[in-house]
This record gives sequence, C-alpha cells and structure tokens, in this order.
Amino acid sequence: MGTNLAKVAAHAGVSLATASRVLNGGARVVTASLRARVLAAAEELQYVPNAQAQALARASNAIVGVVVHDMSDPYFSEILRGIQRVATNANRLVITSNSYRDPERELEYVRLLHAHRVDALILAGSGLDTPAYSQHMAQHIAVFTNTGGRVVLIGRHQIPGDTVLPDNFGGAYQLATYFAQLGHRRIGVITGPALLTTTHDRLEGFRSGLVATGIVLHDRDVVTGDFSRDSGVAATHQLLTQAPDITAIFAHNDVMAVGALVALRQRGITVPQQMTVAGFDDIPVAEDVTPALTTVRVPMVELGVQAMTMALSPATDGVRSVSCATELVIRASSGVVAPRD
Amino acid sequence: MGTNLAKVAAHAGVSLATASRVLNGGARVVTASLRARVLAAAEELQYVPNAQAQALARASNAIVGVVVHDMSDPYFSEILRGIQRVATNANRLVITSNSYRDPERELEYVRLLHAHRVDALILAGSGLDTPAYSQHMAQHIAVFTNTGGRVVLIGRHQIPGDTVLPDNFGGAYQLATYFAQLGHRRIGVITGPALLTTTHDRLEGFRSGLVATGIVLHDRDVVTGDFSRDSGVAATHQLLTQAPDITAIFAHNDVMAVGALVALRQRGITVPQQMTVAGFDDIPVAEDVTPALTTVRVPMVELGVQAMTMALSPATDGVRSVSCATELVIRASSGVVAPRD
DNA sequence: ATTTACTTGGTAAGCGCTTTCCACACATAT
DNA sequence: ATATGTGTGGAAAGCGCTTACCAAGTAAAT
Repeated sequence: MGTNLAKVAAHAGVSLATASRVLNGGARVVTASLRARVLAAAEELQYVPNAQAQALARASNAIVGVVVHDMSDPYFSEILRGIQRVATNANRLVITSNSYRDPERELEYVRLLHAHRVDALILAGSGLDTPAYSQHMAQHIAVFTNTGGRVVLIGRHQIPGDTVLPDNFGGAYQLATYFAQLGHRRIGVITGPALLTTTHDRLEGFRSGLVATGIVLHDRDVVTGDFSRDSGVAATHQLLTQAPDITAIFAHNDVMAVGALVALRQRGITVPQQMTVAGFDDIPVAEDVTPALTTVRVPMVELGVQAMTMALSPATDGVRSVSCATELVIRASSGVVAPRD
Repeated sequence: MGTNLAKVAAHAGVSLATASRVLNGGARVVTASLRARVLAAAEELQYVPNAQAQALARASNAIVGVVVHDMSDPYFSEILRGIQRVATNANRLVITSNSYRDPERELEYVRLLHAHRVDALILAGSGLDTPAYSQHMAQHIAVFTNTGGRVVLIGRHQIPGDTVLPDNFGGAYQLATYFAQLGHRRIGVITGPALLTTTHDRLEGFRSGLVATGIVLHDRDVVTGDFSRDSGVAATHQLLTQAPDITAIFAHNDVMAVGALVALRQRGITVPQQMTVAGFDDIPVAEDVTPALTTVRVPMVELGVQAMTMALSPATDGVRSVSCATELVIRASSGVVAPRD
C-alpha cells in the first residue's frame, strides 16, 4: 500500500542507494538526469519517507521530548512557546507530555520518551524534592545520557544535568523588600506544593528578604496551595480566617494570585486599599485582571529558548547551568499599608 | 553502548525471539523459568526497548500527531488537555506542533508527522478557507489516509475527514438574540482572521440572530482582529472611533474581549453601564476578569476528548461528524442598553 | 598507450525489533 | 508400538532506510 523508497527507486529505474542519496543523503553527488528521474518518481508516487526507518538506520531522529507539569498552565505554555520556537528553527519535532506532577507518570514518560529515542529530553516544572524520587529519576536519566541522550532541566536542583533556572530566590527577596518598604509587617503567603524546589526557593527568598528588614514570617501566615486558581481562592479564605490581621498576600504564582483577588472580592475587601496582593511569573493575563497584578516577572519564553538551545548543543564535559534573572513588576494590586481602623 | 534485545537475550541465554516474546509479545506463552531469566537480564542491563524499531517491525507506533494554531492560546491548550487525557488513558504519545496559522508551516507539519508514521492526526484550529490551501491539504491528507492513517479535524469544513465541531453559528445566534433583548441596536463586532471558518460561522450566526430580530449589522461596525489580546485592544479603539454610537461589542473570542475591556478602561468607558461586552469560548480567566465576561461557552476539553476518541477508534466507511453544543454564559460584562445622554 | 585518480552507481550489510515458520519434546490416543 | 496432537523455543525473513564498500567508467597525468 504505502510507497517506499524501493518502489520509488524501481519506478525511476535506479538502485535503492541512488534514490536514497537523491532524497536524503546530502553528501554524495548524483548525476542531474538520474536525480531528476528520482525526484519525478517520488513526486508521482507521493513518496513520504519513513522517519522511523531513517532514525533506525541513522541513529538520531530529530525529536525532542518535553515533560511539563501541565501545558494548560500559562507558566508552562509560555515555556513551551520558547521551546517550540527554537525547535522549529532547528527543524526538530517536539513531543510534549504532562506529568501533572505525578512522579510515577513522570518516570513513565521519561521511559517512553527514551524508548522513542528522542535526541534530547527537557524536564520542565520543578520536580518533587523527595530523595527517593530524585534518585530514581536520576538513574533513569543516567542510562538515557549514557546512550548519547541530552538532558536539560528547567528549575530543578536535585537531578544532575544541564540546567536553566529562574532566580526564584532573588525575585521573592526583592518582593519582600518592596512589601516591607510599603509598610507591611504581617504578610500572608500562599505557597506552591510543599516538595517543589520552586516553592522552597520562593518561600526562602521571601523569608530572607523579610528577615533582612527585621520582619519575621509566622508559620500560621503561610498556607499551601497547588498553583491552581481554585487553590488560590481557598487558601486566601483560610488565610483571612486564621490570620485576619495580615495586610498583604504573596501568592507563589499569578494563577493563585488571581484566585486571591477573586476571594477578596467575594469578601468585599478592596485591593490595594485594604489588602496588597502580589503573584509570581507575570503570565500574560496578570496585567489584564483588575486591579492589574503586581508580580515578579519570570522570563518564561526565555527559559524555554535557553533550555532548547542547550538541548540542541553538543554535550559538554561538565554540567552547564544558565540562570535567568527575575524582575519585580509593580502594578495596581499593591500599595502602602492601610491605616488601622 | 546501548543495550538492545540481542544483548538481553544473550545475557539470559535465550534466543532473540524468546526475549522479544517475554518483553512484548503478549500472545505466546514462555516458560516461567525462561521468562524470569529474561526479565532479570533486562533489569540488570537496564534495557529500554527501541520504539522506532518496534514500530518499524509492527507497523503502528502509538503516537498521535496534533497540529494546533498556538498552544499558548487558552482555547487550544484546553483542547489539548482533552486530547492528552484520552491519549494518556490509551497509552498514546502525543506530538504537538504549532502552525501559527501559517498554511505552509501547517502543511510542513502534516508531512513531518506523516513521515513519523503517527497513527492518527488531529488538526485543530479552523483552517484557512482558501480553495488552494484546502485542496493542497486535502491531497496530503488523502495519501496519509490511504496508508491507514486516521484523521480528525476540529472545527474544519473544507477538508474531508472525521470532524468534531462546536456550534459556533448557534452560539453566536443566541448571543445576538440576547443582545437584542437587552435593547442593543448598534453593535460592534471584532472578528477573527478573515478566512477562518470559525470567523465565518461566528459572524454569520451573529448576523442571523440580529436579522431575526430586525437588526442589521453594518459593515463599518465590524472590524477584524487576529484572536490575540492586543488585536482586541486595537480593534476596540478602531471601533470606538469609526462607530462611536455602538452600545455593545461582541469579540469573536474571549482573549480579544479581554483586550476590549482593557481598551474601554483606558477610555474611561464603564462596562456594562456604558458598554456591553461579550466574548466567545469561555476560557478559564473569563470569569476572573473585571467585570466577569459574558460569553458563549465552547466545551473545549470535550472537543479534544471527542477528537482523540474518534482518532483512536477504527476507521469507518463514511465520514463521521460530532457536533458540540455551545451555551450562552451571562456574567457581569453585559447589561441593558444605556439610556442616551 | 598505460597508469593513476576521481566520479558515481550499485551491492549488501546492518539498525533493533517482530513474527512466521519449523523443529523438537512430551503427552495422549490408537 | 506407532500415530497424532499440543505446547514451546529458535532460526530467519523481513520492516524501510542509510552507508560502507566495491566496481566500473571517465578524465587526467605520465
């Protein structure tokens, strides 16, 4: 049924080798007349090469595998945009899979992608920080690397490999300084999932920033979310209940910050007059919500670009690491602390 | 370097065939002792099967290709979420690519995906409606289908194949009726790109709805956008300039509607008091912007689920088509027409 | 005219796997 | 005792392609 190279060759009256050389082998020269015959035959038979077979014969297949937490999440979809941009230019196909932060599933995908012999693997979305998981993953990664695979991590610390990571600590630190400067003393924090390195860094950066100005972050002012909008809503209500005297809220990502705005609106608390709110990432809608969200910009597209670029560059001896600066973006959702009633 | 089946077989002291049967062939039974030996060898050698080779030998490879306009766009990322959900359950890998609505690029990807012998192809995002393009694409699709490939289109009309499409016409019609009922007589429309079937359907549905209540849609009240937030902003300004007496705006998708809200805020026009705004799709943020957006809900995840389900089901004789109902969602951005000053 | 050196097309050996036969052993039936 | 069947392992033929390697033809050099 399917046309293959052999049929094209036969149709053109040349050998398999010649047909292959005309259609793919860039190196060898083929006489113009034969070349034309092959091209014509391929055209006529509507030949589409079998990339699987090519990959098998060559041992390299121009596919890069990417595992993200959830590509519907704007954070990851921006990263993917960066990855795709570079991939397209380099004529690489990208296989994307969502781990939904399930370690099992993530391992499964890495295995599957490895099975498909992707040239490189990009793991985005900080991984769980448990030793058991990290070790297991590191082991998988190792066998992949040993067979010539390239691996790039975005925002991971625990797994060896080339890394590109945003300065979560610094950004959170900056935000803390800014909050302190506005006069806030009691601040609520909505974190990401407990075991993520991202959560850890954003929390510690913020805490350090506060400490530097003599403010302590109380445990009861910190609640855990899961980076989703709904968890932002829930966490805000919880915060307002257990720590009613906070004057500002820092959500570990913009999506949850949007949830916080929703919750505050439900309670009739005005932003920024009665409550300051800030997020993290600077996703596209951050400036379109009301009030526009103060946040820490993470160059998400750039993260993806850097990662893909590293993934395509040949392996180096040591482990490379690229850091991407983050930047405080002040918008309407933050303001000086409200005078006590 | 890489461990392959041959090495595993040798290590276990069995033949290639036996090793293959233990690790993959579900049909044949292998004695427990041999089976154990093979499994142990595979484990020890950290064997990861080569999916390319398997696909070549079998002729089916558990990969589905998807071409969307831009997966950063919430509309498509929701569709992808639905696709992924089904794919994961069916143990299929998904290769996603962005066409950015460039016909050339789209054709290129279809070809590439075909080359990789994906089992099925899902084309999401309505295609350009030019005959030349449609014909070219249809031809590509045909050779893919002839070699056993499955094709599912989401929201396309011009290309033959199984289709799942949202009721764009009906939703827009409903919205028009609602607008008329609120008392709006002069309405501005921000459309999607001119040649898309989606744009056509949403525009005609809306127009029909208005006509049914005796309202005509003037050409100068219709401006073209490109589904992006910024084009929504620009189009709104243009609309306000060339048709200052409109009392409502219908943007062809929520993203542009958000842009409209931004533009109106810039001009100090209140929504919904001075201007009613509605979008289309009901993307997640629609209810989080201020005011919450009135829109027509498109079951995006469902679209993806249906498409993937069709893609995985065996081909049928004729062309199947699934229609997904859309639903008017009334929120705060729409209201009765403002009294004239 | 003969040797040397390129060109350029073809032959065939894989790439890593699946799967059809085949062969063998053992159990059951005659 | 032979004939028949049944389960199980192995040999080998591909799947569609790339790419050494070889052979022949042609051009350049002696």
